[in-house]
Amino acid sequence: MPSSEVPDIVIGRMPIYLRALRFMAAAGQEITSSHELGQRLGISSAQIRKDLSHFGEFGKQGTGYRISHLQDQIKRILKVEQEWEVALIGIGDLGHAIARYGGFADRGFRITLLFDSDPAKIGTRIDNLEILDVARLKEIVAERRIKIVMIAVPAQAAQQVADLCIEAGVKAMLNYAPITLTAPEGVRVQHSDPVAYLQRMTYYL
Amino acid sequence: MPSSEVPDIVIGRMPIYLRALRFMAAAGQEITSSHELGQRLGISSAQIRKDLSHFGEFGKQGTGYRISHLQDQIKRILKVEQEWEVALIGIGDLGHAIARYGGFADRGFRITLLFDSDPAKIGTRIDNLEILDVARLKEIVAERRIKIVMIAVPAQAAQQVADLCIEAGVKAMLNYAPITLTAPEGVRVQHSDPVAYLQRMTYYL
DNA sequence: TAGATTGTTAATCGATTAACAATC
DNA sequence: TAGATTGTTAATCGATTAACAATC
Repeated sequence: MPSSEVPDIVIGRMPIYLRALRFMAAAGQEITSSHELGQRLGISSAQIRKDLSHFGEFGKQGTGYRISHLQDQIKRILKVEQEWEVALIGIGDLGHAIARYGGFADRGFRITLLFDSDPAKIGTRIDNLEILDVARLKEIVAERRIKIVMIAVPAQAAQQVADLCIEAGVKAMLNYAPITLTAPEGVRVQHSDPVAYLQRMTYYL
Repeated sequence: MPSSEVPDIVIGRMPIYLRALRFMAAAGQEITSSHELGQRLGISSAQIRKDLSHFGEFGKQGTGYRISHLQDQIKRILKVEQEWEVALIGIGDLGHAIARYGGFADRGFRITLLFDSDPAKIGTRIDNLEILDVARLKEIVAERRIKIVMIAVPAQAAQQVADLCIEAGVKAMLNYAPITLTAPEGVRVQHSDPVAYLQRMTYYL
């Protein structure tokens, strides 16, 4: 039975499920079960069924889930059947790698704007996409109604860039700078800090 | 009172605390409180005090925490007062960016080995570090007793590379490929999939 | 001292798991 | 049909929060 208040931790697992389904589909598999999915992800089958039950009934007793159908449903839930335009700010080594990364296209995203503050980079192109002056960020992002950005600028510039984005109407930010960004209610932030991940693992070594 | 079984979710927040303390220290601040830290991170002050209490008593009633002292303590807890050698496998755009990233050094990690399978890359150097043949990964990683790797190879090669690493004695893997890796008990895996993060946010848009 | 903040306890809240009727 | 697996309920487990004595 669909609920109006799905826990965020459940939302966080949906992309993981989608990624696993995608992998199975790529291998030609057509059907899976909560048990198989759980085994592969290190999650209990009960949790997977419970998670999915927040949104509806997608399986069949006795057989399991049609992979293509479940993929479609989760994509719809996460709103990634459509393609979102994303702006990328900061075209250093990492920004460059992100800009050239081919893995966004068929998972719901497309980088359509690049920004940097370095005059030597502004006006140059990556895969035919021009690097724009970050001074024009607010204006352009607002005009294009961009809702999602990735921030790959140095730590000391990250909050400032985030604030600009927020003023321009951005609602989701993926931050690569090693600093916790603050944002008002209604604007979501995800942090991707490799060192934090590594530190989390060294505890157990 | 230090406990022998600290929840993993608490371990996961420690690097976040460390990152915030680092930021405050860089700004010249010497003292902080659970309230200030919590405000900055969007976490309740009670949670921060509770988290820290798993490991000991690091503050002073009435005044708060000496930032440098708390940093030292958390570094010790996470075992990052020392510097860990890290191997990086897959020197594409992303691997290249990671290899050149300067943010590891003073947070407990140093990339000392680079691997790729492309003959055109093998033998070339990035910042004076030679790219080695992935065929020699198992041998070299085992001999050097490397415990931590970052995997930045294409999705279809990631599990195979992970298996090699595990055989070589690796205990912690940070995976950038968009696939959930499986590893035996005792080997920790963290996934960094930008698309999964983005998908998690689009739900709320 | 008075004010502030810690560390800790107990209560609350929420998430996970086990179990099973329903049913394909 | 017999076997398998879902969706859901209730129980368990664990994490967060509120409150406050201790104390700097």
